[in-house]
Amino acid sequence: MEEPTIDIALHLKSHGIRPSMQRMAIMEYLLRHTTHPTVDVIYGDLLPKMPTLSRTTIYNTLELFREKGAIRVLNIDNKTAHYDGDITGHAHFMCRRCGRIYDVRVPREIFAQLNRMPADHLVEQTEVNYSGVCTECLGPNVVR
Amino acid sequence: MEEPTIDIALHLKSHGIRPSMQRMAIMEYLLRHTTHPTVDVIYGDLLPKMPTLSRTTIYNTLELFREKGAIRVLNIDNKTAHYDGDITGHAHFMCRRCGRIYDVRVPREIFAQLNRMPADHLVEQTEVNYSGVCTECLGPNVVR
DNA sequence: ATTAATTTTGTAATGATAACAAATTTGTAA
DNA sequence: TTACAAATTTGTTATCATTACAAAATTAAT
Repeated sequence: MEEPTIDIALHLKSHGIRPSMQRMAIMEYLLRHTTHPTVDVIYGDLLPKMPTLSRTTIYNTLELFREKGAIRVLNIDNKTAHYDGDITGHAHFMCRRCGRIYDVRVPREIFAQLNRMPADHLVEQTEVNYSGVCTECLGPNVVR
Repeated sequence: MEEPTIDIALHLKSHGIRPSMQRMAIMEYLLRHTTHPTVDVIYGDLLPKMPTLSRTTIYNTLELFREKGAIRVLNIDNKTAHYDGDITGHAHFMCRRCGRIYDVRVPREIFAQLNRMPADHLVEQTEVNYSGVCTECLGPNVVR
């Protein structure tokens, strides 16, 4: 459970990012929390441990991570951006009741097929976003 | 080219929307322009013909259309919402150079497959968003 | 050890959207 | 038609996420 932070440093370096304390903390947060947090959630959770942390640093850092391809930014929520430390190909489901965002595994071949569809354009990213009502919110005894 | 506005009225009614002048103008705009406009683009284009039109009306109206399932709201752009009068199943490609959003036809079966992936959740909408560089911006003689 | 470069920080500005209440328009019933 | 009620539109103000910016702090390099 207590992984050494040196792994995070290497992870950042492998993406061409210099591993400062703040950057490591933010990347570590993203890797440990698969909840697709917003800037404010990250800020609120890190603040107790890093009282001098600035919101601006989080914005700057996440933008840097994105440029370097170390994270993915989710546009699934029209209110705010959500961030994902998992850059493997997968989709997302957002519940309109509770707002939670779930990972959805989609077979490689389907992504491959999808990526072939915009034949004339150069595709750099493919985002698959579902919305609806999640299992939790549907309740335990609901007939679907 | 000069389609009667009565079609638009019927179209709105079929979605349970009372066809006011503003609503018809906005829906007609969306149906005639497949450019996925923002609120401000719609506003700027309609204002000359309807000088008393308010931005708030456009927000209200588009929200109503969305509730009634008469349009789709695109979250492909993290800056602003884009609106689409075409509610048939299709995907979108946004160019990071010029910002244009293109329709991308995706076979029904692929959508059907996609919709089956979040097995435990109730899927109400599926959004497939591509980004990259479009043909126009790649230029005419580019080897891809 | 000094200087330069990078990073972090706090504040202020921007811009899209929502909240709200007043004004206008439309529908309804005498 | 007239009068009243409901629905719609409008302009203003508020909110909230994000960006711009410059000063402060930290880190690297000579």
